[in-house]
Formats: sequence, structure tokens, C-alpha cells
Amino acid sequence: MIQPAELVSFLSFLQKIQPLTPSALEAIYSLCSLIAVRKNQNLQEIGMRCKTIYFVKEGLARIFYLKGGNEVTEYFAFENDLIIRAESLFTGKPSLKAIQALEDTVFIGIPADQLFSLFDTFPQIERLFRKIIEQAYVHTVNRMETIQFHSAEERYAQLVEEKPNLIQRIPLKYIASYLGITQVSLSRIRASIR
Amino acid sequence: MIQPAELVSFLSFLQKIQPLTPSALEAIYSLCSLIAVRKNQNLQEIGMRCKTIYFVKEGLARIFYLKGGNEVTEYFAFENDLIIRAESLFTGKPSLKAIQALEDTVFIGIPADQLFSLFDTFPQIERLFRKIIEQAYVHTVNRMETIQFHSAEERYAQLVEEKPNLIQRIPLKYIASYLGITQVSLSRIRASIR
DNA sequence: CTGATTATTTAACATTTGTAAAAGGATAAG
DNA sequence: CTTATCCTTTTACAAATGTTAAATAATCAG
Repeated sequence: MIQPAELVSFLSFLQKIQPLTPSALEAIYSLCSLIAVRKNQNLQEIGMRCKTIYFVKEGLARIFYLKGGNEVTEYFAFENDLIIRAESLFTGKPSLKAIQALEDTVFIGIPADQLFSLFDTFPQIERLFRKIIEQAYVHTVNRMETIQFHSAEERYAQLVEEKPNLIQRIPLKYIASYLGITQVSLSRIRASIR
Repeated sequence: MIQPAELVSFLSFLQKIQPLTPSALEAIYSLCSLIAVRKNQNLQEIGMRCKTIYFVKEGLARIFYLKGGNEVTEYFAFENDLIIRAESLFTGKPSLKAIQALEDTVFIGIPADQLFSLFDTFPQIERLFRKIIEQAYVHTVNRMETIQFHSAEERYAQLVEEKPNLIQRIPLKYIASYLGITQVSLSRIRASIR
């Protein structure tokens, strides 16, 4: 049985987005499970249908996929970040993307179908979820702008500024593909900054 | 007074995403207005807060913004496409983006605050809107992947395949910035394809 | 139709980024 | 400690894209 204390950070994360009544909170609480994944292990493999919404309770993870034999990092999730493979969850297709723990990581998982079936009983939960997607959408639009119209050097500088600890915690090669460049190119950029 | 026939395409567009009861449809219907904009005129200027959700009934439009004095096209909307400046609508900040008609265009507009206030009475409308955002989100994630990991030539080829008539209807310079490259570069790509 | 304006292409050159291979550092297992 | 492995940097060269300017081509207003 999960101790309520284990979920405090997650539930308060949700409450900040959309206040929830005790019964709605309880309904979400009852769907949560904890999953511990060791460093460099995959929580979800490529090719599985994504049916779970994850939240990083402790640790660090990434979503990545394969492109011409190379791993491409799409997203990093730190403590208190959601991690959702939207392109599978919302389309029902198998995901081409994997979720990997980059440190020993504890995830909170919620089965998506069970969560979605709460929507009819608790419109406030559907509202919560709508707001989460809105935020993710705005974030993605802004990220696209950054990728499309800034140089790799600017993108790196911006990333370092936004998430300084990312550089310490994540191998360079993962950061490079997240920025849309090669590892060699990123190394060159770092050399030119010094 | 708007004739119901004028809104058939829009309402059936919505119904395909989420079936709606007659009273919910009527509620949406009563919020709609028609806006005709001449070619090359702006429906919304840069700097305004975005408080309206638009749908292209006839014609063609784009969202663009300024980057170092140059116009950058973010999105093209054809007949029966929604056009929403999400980054302003969902954050309340003034939009840095303009909406411009690229042909004589008729928009259907819905005031966002009035639409959102229907959510409490009609959870199905909130659901409709959630699904719309989900679709937009998935679309944007896929587009980002395309931009980040395909060459400009591949991106152009893909665009031509997906929307062949886009090439005929839209000036090259707008397409170039949509693809994230310069006009000169796109012209070169076209020459190399022939 | 004509001139003016705008859109597109071409050319020459600079810069950025990619590719492949090797060298240097860091880390983990025995 | 030593070796093996993995990560990062460096080097040399190739390819892609940007920049600037000029040359065509297309479009629009009178």
C-alpha cells in the first residue's frame, strides 16, 4: 500500500494547476502506483502502446526514439515533471519512443484509461487534464520556435540558463540530440564558449 | 443575423471531434460571428491579447511573427482549419504573433472567454476543446520532430506531398520561413529537385 | 500597354553543422 | 592498480545553409 506521504508532491503539483475536491483527489490517489527504475534502465520500451501517465517523484528520465540507428532525445523530465508520450496516448498507436531513467528514479504512474474514465464523474479532473495539455502545448510551440530560429549555440546557452543542473546530470550526447545537433558539434560549441 | 447554413461546415467540423447535443450546439452557434478580411490584411495585429478562436470558413491565412526584422510564418490555415494563437490565449499575455489573410478570407470567430464559460454548463464542450488541444499538441510534437531531424529538402518534399496546393497558393518567402530556412535556400532546393 | 513594384532565381562567398577517425579523459570491474 | 569500456574532445574535410547583391520573372496600378 502506498503511503499518502509518498504522493504529496504529486497531488500538490496537480492542485496547483486545478484545485480538486477531496473526493476527486481520492479518486486520483487510488489510481497511483510507484515504480522504481534503476539508472539506464527503460521504464517503457519502444513499440509499446502508451497507456500510462507518469510523474517523476525522484530522479531524472528522458523520452527518446531511434532515428537512423541513433538515439534522439525528445524530452528530459526532472523531479516533479510529468512524462507523457502524447503521440501514443492520444492516438492509440504504438509509441515509437522509450522512457529511460537517467538516474535511479521513482515514477508515479496512473493508468490513462482509468484516469480518463473519471472524467464523466469528475469534470474537474477533465479540466485539470485539459490545463495540463494546454501547458504542454504552449511549451512545445515555444520549443519549436527556439529550434527553428535560433542557432545551436544560442539553444545551448538558453538551455544552460534555464536548467543549469542539467549539464551536470546528463551526458553530453543526450543533450546534443535534444538540441538537434551532433555530439561533435556541441563539443565544438562548448570549446568556443570557453 | 448569421444564417445557420453559414456555419454548417464549422459545426460539423466540431461534431466530428466530439458529438454535441442540440443545446450545446445552439450555445456555440450563438457565440459565432463572421469576419471577412481582404487579401494581405491582418485579422489580428501583433501585440494584441488573443481572446478569440478562429476557424477559416473560406480562404487562407497564416500566423506570423517578427524575428530580427524578418517575418517568420508559424502556421498556415486553410479552409476548415482552426486558427488559435495558443501562446496568448492560454497564458493571457499579449500575442507576439499576427493573423494575416493570404487570400480574401472569411473567418468564424468565437470569443474565448464566452466559450470557456460554457464549460461548466456543458462538460461536453470542455471535452471538445480538450480533444482539439490534444490534436494540436500531437501535431506540434510531430512537426517539431520533422524540423529537428530532417533536412530542409526533406521538409519541403514532405510539405509538397501533404499539401500540394499550398505551393500554388502561398508565396515562396512565406513557405521558406515556415520550413525554417531562407528564401534563397528554398529556391536552391527547388532548383536542385528539377 | 507601360512602368513600377514585388517575387523568385542565380551567383559568389562565408559560416555553420555534419561525418569519420583518432586521441585524450573519466569511470567501473576485476 | 590495471584494464576495459564509455564519454568527450579534437582534427580534417565535406555538405548544407546563410548572407549579400544582382539578374530575371511575375504582378499590379495607372
